[in-house]
Amino acid sequence: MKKNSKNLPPYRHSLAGTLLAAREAVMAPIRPMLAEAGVTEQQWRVLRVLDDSGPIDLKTLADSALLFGPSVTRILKDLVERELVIRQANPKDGRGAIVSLSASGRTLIEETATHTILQLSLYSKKFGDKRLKNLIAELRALIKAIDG
Amino acid sequence: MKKNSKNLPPYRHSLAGTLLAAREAVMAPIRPMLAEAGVTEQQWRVLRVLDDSGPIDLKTLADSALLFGPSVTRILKDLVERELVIRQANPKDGRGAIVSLSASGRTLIEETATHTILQLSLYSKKFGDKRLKNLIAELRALIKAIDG
DNA sequence: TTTTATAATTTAACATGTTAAGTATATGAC
DNA sequence: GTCATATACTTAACATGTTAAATTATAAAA
Repeated sequence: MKKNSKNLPPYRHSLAGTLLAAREAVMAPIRPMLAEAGVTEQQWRVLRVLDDSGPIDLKTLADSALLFGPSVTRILKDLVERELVIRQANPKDGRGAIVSLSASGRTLIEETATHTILQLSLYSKKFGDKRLKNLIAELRALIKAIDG
Repeated sequence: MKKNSKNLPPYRHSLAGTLLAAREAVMAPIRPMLAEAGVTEQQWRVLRVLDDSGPIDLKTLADSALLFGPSVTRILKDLVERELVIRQANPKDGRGAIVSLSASGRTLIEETATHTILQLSLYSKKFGDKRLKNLIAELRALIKAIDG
């Protein structure tokens, strides 16, 4: 009888492993371009989300950027200092803040978007546009199934 | 005409964002159990890979566990000290080492595998076994398409 | 055999992941 | 209005992500 661990696939072929490898394949070519623009991937995610749906509170920002609360606090400290982001007290809730993109933050996002779009369309071309859309839909269905 | 950044979907619905969210959904319920067993997710990945295909060299270990070289060096230092892993000089290459699971490392992997299998079968049940297999296959096809 | 290039790690440095706890504020029950 | 509970952050602490560089060994070219 097989040991328990032999009832699991090799890590690289597991669900978690394949998801991590796929994410790395997608992001690895984009990181150097972000570094050239002077931001890390996580900082870029913050700016991206603020461009998508700012001004927002920190909890919404953390959720949308897929970052932990303490990470957002730390990242924002830096982005505020560099004036890429504007932070204001939340008039509706004294505990928190509302964050938005500054003009120079918006410029940085615009500049990096060009390359990101290029890279993504490369992936689309190689994998198939419809196929990629289906994959994203299936991933979202998986998330929904797991989280409820 | 739309700005470049408006030609990108909201981050949470992007390919990279969806992959990260899916991975988080999969791993979040497993981490507390790993913490109870006394290992972090990354340490567990190392033990997992050594169980799958040890003894192996550090580069193979890093690739299979989806970890950066410096991370593997650091993680191994701790696992060797805790005697979960055995490290030996590589007779075939003086630059590196060969790493394998110790008996207590194997025990830990056995113990955590039970819970991991449970969790994965829960995902399977909720999402569909065949559908999950298809998703993993599509992810691997995506990786292949991007990396070449 | 010698020289050059490449590779396998490790180290350094800084950013972020992750969990727990603290502080201040908001909400809900009574 | 008071009190208990929950929430939005922040801080602390430690682990790992990520890039660059260093060290040592191996492989390839001349």
